[in-house]
Amino acid sequence: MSVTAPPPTDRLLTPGEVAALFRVDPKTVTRWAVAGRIASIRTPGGHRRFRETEVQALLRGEGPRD
Amino acid sequence: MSVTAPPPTDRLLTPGEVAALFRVDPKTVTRWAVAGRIASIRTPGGHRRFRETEVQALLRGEGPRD
DNA sequence: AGGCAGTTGGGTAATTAGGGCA
DNA sequence: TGTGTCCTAATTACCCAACTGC
Repeated sequence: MSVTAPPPTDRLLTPGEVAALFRVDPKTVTRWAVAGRIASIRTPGGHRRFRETEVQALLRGEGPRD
Repeated sequence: MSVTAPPPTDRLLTPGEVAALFRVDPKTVTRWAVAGRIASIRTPGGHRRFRETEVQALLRGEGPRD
């Protein structure tokens, strides 16, 4: 148990942010969300947001294999 | 703004980009990645991305070993 | 109050992945 | 051993118009 919860980078990134990190098109990031390959949070307006932790894991090659 | 300022030193290149730099087929670049001769990052879709720094080093003839 | 950048959606073309062969 | 080319399937990139976020 530890109350020293380190500030997890739970920042929410926009499709453009994630796209820049993966060197892909923002539209492609949206496809990943639709395909369920990455968790996505929808704003009341319908826009998607992604958790930086999730993106970091994906960049590390870590991910729900299959 | 705040676009997570992606350092130009860690930009990712597509197989086609790397292939053009080496004047080889993208297929050959893929083989290098499979052979572990160059670090590769996989997109959730399965495509590969290469670090520009890694490519630059290779272009300099700086091989891991001879 | 309006404005701009970014995102959404669908559709089509280009690129990439993988295996096998020369 | 290494690279190029063949194939099919999957993924990605760019086109448009309209909406959201700040």
